Amino acid sequence: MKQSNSNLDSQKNRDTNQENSNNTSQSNFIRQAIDEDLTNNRFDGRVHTRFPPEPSGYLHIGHAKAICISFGIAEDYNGLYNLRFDDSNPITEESEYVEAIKRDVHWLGFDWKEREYYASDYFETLYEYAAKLIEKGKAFVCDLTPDEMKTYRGTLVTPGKDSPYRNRTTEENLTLFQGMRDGEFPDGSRTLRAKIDMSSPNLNMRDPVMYRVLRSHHYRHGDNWCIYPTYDFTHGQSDSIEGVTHSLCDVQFEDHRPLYDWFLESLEIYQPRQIEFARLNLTYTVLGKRKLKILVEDSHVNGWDDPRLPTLAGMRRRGYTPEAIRDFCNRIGVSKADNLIELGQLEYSIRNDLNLRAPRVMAVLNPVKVIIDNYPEKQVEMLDAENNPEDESAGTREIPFSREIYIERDDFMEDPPRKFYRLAPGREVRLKHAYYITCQDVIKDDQTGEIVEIHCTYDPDTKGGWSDDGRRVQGTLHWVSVDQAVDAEVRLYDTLFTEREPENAAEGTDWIQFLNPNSLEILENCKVEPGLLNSESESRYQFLRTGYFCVDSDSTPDKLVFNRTVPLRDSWAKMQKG
RNA sequence: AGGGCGGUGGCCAAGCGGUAAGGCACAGGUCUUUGGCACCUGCAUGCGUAGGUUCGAAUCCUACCCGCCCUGCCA
Repeated sequence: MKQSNSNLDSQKNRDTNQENSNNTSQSNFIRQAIDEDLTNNRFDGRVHTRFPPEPSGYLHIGHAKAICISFGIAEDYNGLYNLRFDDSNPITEESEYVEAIKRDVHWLGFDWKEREYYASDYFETLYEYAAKLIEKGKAFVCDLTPDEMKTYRGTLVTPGKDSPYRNRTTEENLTLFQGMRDGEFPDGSRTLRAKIDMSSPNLNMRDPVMYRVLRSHHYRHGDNWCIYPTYDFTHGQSDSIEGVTHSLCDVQFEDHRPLYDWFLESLEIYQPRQIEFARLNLTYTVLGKRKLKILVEDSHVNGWDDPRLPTLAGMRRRGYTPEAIRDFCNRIGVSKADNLIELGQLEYSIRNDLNLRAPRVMAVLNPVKVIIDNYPEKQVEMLDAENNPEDESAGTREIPFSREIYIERDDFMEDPPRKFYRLAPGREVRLKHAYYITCQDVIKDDQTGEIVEIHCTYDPDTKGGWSDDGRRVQGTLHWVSVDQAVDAEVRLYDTLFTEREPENAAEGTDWIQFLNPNSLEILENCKVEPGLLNSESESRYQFLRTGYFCVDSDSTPDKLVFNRTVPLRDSWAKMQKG
């Protein structure tokens, strides 16, 4: 009675939630599987998932997809979700990573409440489980060396051979296993193995290792253990202990599912359902954990939070919002097919989010000076500027205007092509929020020919950027008043790799060679409006007409530093490329 | 070669025997004090290939082709 009620409840919740859900797509094969389990009352109407990172690196956008799937689905079904550190290999794991992972998952917007678990906290239970399998004759201590074991395992097409130690007695196995735990044997000398089937076509079933002897300091349990369980003997049992219903993971674990089920069935304990989905691949980047580690450790980038990295820490620093990342994950969907998502998809999500939220400001990245000859010297007037045309509640601000201003060097051409709607000799354009100006003269450096000053006149009757006589102008430029301008450094980013698929670009070549030498461009001499002087780290803006930017953590009041999150779409640039 | 899983437009992805959703990208256009945003229009007689079943097939059957994963005491 109680069970069917909770089942009904979750069904109802699911129905009402799906419409308003901001999580993964309305229909996918995982949701269908869960729906089936719900109607069959397989887990008493419960939905309980988990995200199981190994604390051996930083989370990246691929993990974000996995988190959005596991946690997002649990949210939608009104279920629960755990954050569990899969820390059964002390060699690669560190506390720094668990802190970073927690920070990033929180930042993404998920709250696992008190359900923060560590597989290593189950070591004692796991040990008992292992002993139980020995007693059932389903596990044995093996003395084969790694090389020997490899030989005995056979190949993809030939069956393996039974280990000569496979038939030890239960008593002997128990004693030996206890001895392993007690430190009686050297590292690597013995393993505990499941007794399954050395001729199975699934290599994972050929008597897989459950425990290895390994004297390594565990970041969480110190030197309490000198034997550590393998992933296969840890993961499913951890899911079981936590009461997880749906264990969602990467397709690479599909081959492990028979083993996952075998352990749980042999142990006769609660059995969750593992469902696999395809991992994310993104163009112009790499998402492999070891590859990212190489980029960081070999200093190809500046740390795990380098804005060029697809790590969540890097993306955060770059200016990505958690909302945009979640939106991206929801848009790309979930399936089992190999995929390669175009970077443009991610860029769409961040532009879409920031367009509605980011205050507009004016910043000149590559300045050239404009002198308005008929504007009174030393006069400074404050002009009203709307903060966000997409959001009236964002209000307005005042910006200073004066006789000398900076405009973007690209916004002037001496000999413009057709359809160049900007400043040129004799042309009149609008300065955003200010006046119409007309170019009268250009002053160049005698030596280099570089334009050093552009002389213009303004029309005092066009204040605010309007003309009563209905006169139209060719274009609208952003600008910053010279005297009030604040200097800033702006970091422009391009893709980290030059190849769409760096890992598959050329057979037998090293992906590292496809690093983009121009992935970071630093502009030292940018001029931004004075209001930006006190902006806080991570605050995000739209620099009018150029892109979305955010204040970098390197920024100080003495030296502002901005990262370009993503440029605005630029149909003019596209036109020029042809 | 053995096993597992995939193959729907340039990139994702719905679809579950009743005659190919949607998004990104792209191409036109409208609007515009951002060459942004928004809005409109266009974009698979086709669902890996070939057969078959059916009144009807992306969906069912058969064979074949292609791709990815698996021979760590990593996860």
